[in-house]
Amino acid sequence: MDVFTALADPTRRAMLDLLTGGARPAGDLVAAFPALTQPAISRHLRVLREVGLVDVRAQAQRRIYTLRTEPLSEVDAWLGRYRDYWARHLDAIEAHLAAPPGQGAHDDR
Amino acid sequence: MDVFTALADPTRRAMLDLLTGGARPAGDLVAAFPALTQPAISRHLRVLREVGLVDVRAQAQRRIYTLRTEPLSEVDAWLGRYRDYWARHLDAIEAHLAAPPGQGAHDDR
DNA sequence: TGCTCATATAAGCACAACGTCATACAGCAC
DNA sequence: GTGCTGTATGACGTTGTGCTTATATGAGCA
Repeated sequence: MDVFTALADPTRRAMLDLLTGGARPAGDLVAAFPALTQPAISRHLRVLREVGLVDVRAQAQRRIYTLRTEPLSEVDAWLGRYRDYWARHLDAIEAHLAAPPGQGAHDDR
Repeated sequence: MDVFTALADPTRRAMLDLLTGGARPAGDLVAAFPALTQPAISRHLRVLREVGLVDVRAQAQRRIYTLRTEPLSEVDAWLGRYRDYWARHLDAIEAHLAAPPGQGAHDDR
């Protein structure tokens, strides 16, 4: 599973959001999502671990999870290309609305 | 389907990438992905349409697809929070490595 | 009118994702 | 050792995603 797929799940995003508040034991995350069972959370944590979005460290029987933002740079890089596009065309919609319909596409290139 | 899920598919991301080069008819996209059939591309286009990442306009029998970056702002906003986190802790890993193990988590709050 | 081109939709299948309950395992306390 | 706590894993069912082939729709053209 890649980072984009890992982020596609809203629960996982919410878990990451929680972790921005600092490292937490798995149990805290379980408690934070009462709609889900402990195994479900554990699996989400596994996914996050696998894509490198969290780090685990054992503290007695507890597993302390920490956020790792590094994999987000891939997403950020991808988005970056669109920020550029956006800046260049930031009016694509308005331009399109303003143009008389039926006119040939302002096809850009 | 939400934007995050739409972006989870690599083919869809590649399609968006292509559209940064300017508006294209559906046929061009079909041609750009020889590994997939026309209906497959059509369905991906539908998904992108549904989440607002592309705009369609008819030109004779052709459907011209244009990139719309606006929905990406949701992703950008989400990522933004992590940019902040990142800036604040940009050394989370090093700090953790440097800290004597067995010490209570630098739990932040 | 009927044919062809461009695209979308329907139907069906395979597989992955996500959830559950039950269970295993590891560390601590007694 | 026994038992409790915290977390991960196994097995399984359901749902969703993504693909395919076949077909419908709709615009242009002979």
